[in-house]
Amino acid sequence: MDAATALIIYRTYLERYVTFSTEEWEAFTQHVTFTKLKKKQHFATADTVCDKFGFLVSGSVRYYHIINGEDITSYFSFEQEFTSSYKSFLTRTPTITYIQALEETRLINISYDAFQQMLANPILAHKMERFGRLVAEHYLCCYEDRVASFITQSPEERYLQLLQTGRDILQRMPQHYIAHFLGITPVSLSRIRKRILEPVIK
Amino acid sequence: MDAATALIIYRTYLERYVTFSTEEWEAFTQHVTFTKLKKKQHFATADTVCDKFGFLVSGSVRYYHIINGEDITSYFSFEQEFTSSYKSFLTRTPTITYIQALEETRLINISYDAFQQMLANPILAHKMERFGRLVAEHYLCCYEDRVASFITQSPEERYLQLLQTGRDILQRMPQHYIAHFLGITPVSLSRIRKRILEPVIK
DNA sequence: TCAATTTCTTATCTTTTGTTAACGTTTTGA
DNA sequence: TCAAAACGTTAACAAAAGATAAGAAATTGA
Repeated sequence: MDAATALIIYRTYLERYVTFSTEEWEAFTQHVTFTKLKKKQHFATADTVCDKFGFLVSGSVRYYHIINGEDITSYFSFEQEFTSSYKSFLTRTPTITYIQALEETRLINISYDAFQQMLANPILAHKMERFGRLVAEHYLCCYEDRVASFITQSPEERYLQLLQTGRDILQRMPQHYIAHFLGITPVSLSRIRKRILEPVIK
Repeated sequence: MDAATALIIYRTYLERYVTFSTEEWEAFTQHVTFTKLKKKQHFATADTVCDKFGFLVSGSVRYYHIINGEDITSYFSFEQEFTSSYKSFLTRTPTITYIQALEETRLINISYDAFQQMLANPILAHKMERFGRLVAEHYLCCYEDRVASFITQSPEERYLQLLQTGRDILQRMPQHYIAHFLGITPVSLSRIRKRILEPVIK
């Protein structure tokens, strides 16, 4: 896949949020970059500022933390989704999260400086404010549900809900990543799966 | 406190996000309403659409869910903070969260319709897009930290961190609310407190 | 291809948390 | 003011989860 194709995919996706005139799109594309990550390469690294806001044209990434030397996965993003260590990107402070490609992954990135330049550019400012608002609102809604799941549901209930709503995650991620994503250990998830399946067999 | 005083407080706070000219503030204030909630009155109710985005001029609220008939507190907001069932407000879908005043509370509210009107008003549109973006980004950053705390920390670690950063919550909320906010039961929080204090005494 | 690594399950044991109930204290509100 | 309700702690027991290790199966990558 070449950059031109990636930009077509990007534009199609972005138009869920804002539509661009030819002139606006021309100006916009001058601020983005097309990159690739090989499997296991990092998009963001803990203790550094994440200065890009990316869009996954193809591939997938996982978010993870190193806690007492252990690798703890907290989230995933797939093709046709954005990725960034958002707080770090917005506040220009070091992130605590690694973001790693799980396969050959193609991205289109907006750097922090490019984002600021677009916000200061009369041709793009209003659309970029709106775009930034709608994207932040979208992820806010996702986070609201996720926090509620930790407060109101048991690990088993969270897994049962994932079975209904998490096709990409379930089919494409190893179980020990999913376990940490649910806030439990891999051994515990294995037991939960056994608890759920056994009554069906009997 | 009267509405005029409340508006001064509101404007001072909002100017952390955007500044208003006299004309803009004039137009803006025509879209907001000043209201009061008595103790235990609700700002939002589960299974209904939350159609306001509020600012707490004074007082405080808690967010809670009813799970199997039990009251589970998930969050708090205090004076000089916004409050809303944000996802419900943005998506116009029923919320699953109750928001209840914990004391006599004064608010300034923006209704969903007022927000849309301001976004469509040439005088205010750009500032409101920016305001909406910055507010959403701010809460996104808070949520990012909170989700990370559930993935990477034990309940005891979350409580220890709250001891360092949660003065308002610790001083103004009963312990059983704090327990559910941390994702555990009140009995469990009582034990954690005992574990933490005992080594100090010995 | 084939050894190394990763992944998942299972078992054992420990620790933590949940559940329920009781008790004393504090707060509330009529 | 005073009874009722709310609050925090503790105990006892059950359930769940964490830690560690072992082993089998699947996957990987040189």
